[in-house]
Amino acid sequence: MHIDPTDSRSPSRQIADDLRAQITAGVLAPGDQLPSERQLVETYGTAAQTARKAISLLKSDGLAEGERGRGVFVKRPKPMVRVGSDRYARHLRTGGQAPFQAEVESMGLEWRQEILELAEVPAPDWVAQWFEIPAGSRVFVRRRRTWIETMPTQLADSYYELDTVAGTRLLEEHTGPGGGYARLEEAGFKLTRFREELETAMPTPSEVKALQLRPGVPVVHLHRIAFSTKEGDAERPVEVFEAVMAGDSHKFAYEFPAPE
Amino acid sequence: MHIDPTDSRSPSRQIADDLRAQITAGVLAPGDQLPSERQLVETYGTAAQTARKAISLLKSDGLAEGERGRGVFVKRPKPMVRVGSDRYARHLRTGGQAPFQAEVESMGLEWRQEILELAEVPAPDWVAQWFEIPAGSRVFVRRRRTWIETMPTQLADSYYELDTVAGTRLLEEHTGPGGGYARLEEAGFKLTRFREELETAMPTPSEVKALQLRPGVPVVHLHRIAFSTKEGDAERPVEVFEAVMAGDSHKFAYEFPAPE
DNA sequence: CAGTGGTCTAGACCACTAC
DNA sequence: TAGTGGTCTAGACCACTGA
Repeated sequence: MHIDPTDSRSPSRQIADDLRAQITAGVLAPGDQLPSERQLVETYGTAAQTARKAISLLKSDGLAEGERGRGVFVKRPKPMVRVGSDRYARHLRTGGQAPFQAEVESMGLEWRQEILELAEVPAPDWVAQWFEIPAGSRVFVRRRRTWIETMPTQLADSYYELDTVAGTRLLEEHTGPGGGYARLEEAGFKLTRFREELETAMPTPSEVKALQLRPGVPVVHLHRIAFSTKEGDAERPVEVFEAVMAGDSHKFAYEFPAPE
Repeated sequence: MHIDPTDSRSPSRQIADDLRAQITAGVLAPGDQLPSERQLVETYGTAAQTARKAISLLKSDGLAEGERGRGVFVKRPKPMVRVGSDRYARHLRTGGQAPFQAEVESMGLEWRQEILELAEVPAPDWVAQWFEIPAGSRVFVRRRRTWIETMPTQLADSYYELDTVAGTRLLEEHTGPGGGYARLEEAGFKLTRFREELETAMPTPSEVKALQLRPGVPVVHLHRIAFSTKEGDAERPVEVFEAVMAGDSHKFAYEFPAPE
């Protein structure tokens, strides 16, 4: 294996593609150690920085991860938590469990939620739009971080209008059995419909920190709007929700009927 | 603005965070040119490579993009194409348009599809599983690339069992009005249900090339299974579909009723 | 202690753009 | 032609791991 100077790809790209080929071919299996920077310098005959750049390309592609003092290793696929329309049906039938909790526990994984903030705040623009209230109106937010086993996997913010949560356990740290939706139903909100919107992006530094993300892991932003009716009124949003999740450990599934 | 050597963040990280703050604060607007590498060297007093690394961090975070010989610019947000359960309902009511086509044209954008391959191939494992056939069985695949205006935005592969497509226009380049689903219905398949599964990841080099992706843009893999019945038989998959889309120009929306 | 990843410095060349 | 991004070379130091 040498660098081909006539190749249009740069030397670092050639090395990276070479290693990538070994990974996809199975020569290097998940968890295996990649050749060290010094080894790459010797086998390809480049400068150290060039070998480093090749490894850096693989890391930003999410194929490898470095551990200081130990080496660079082929990334192991992460267990995927499934998120989507399936779980709501299951949840509300079985009762007693919040949707995410039911999903994770059905996989036999341990689960924990950490409250980051319970507060009145000015509504972000997109939240105000869903509630059809003036931008900056005060709303109540529950900010929390979800852990699966020992890994933080989700940052979740639930927004409510103030009169919705007044006098309910949504103001408290522990919402009780069945989660927040159960409390809303007790308060007379009949849930009718959910809308979920998904986007993907690279994480901000603060997301990297809060979710302990490794380089090359994109993030998914999930917006959910829970619609309800109360005392026969027209349907309107009762909860607006945003979650940020590590892209390498979540997948999303939705089922819907073909019309007619 | 100087580098703080007591700061735990590396100098390149400090510069990157500094520029990021200017972007989020609006001091640097989308389309604006970032300070050149040489300017950064002067203002922060670091080596050129350090300034370069700071810019490289911003690019891999999807915040900036470089243009050779011109400069590095704050990335402009891309127009988002909405994909999800909404469009099927609309499509099958209006008729005559394939779902993706209807979605894009409703935004007033021009649209084009390029056939990459029409062939019998061994079924990938996940496709064979949905069809409940032995892995490697031969199936028919339609591979195509979708363009919106002058940008490639989607790589899409539709898989069918051989007897499903025999004698239909699904074997040809142009499937005719209403798209592939209309042809399936003509052939007696009554569509009953769709399942869509989403994952995100960083693109492979071949995806980068085919979709002309810039650094720092993650990609979304969409799997769709179209279920149908035929002549009163039990429901089973009739089409298995995979699409790869640029994450910065697609968002996904699903609506589903609260059970009971 | 040797080996490893991570970062920085200093200097060079090339390809490309805009004037 | 001057300025820009992109890549490479050569050499250095530090933090960390594991024997």
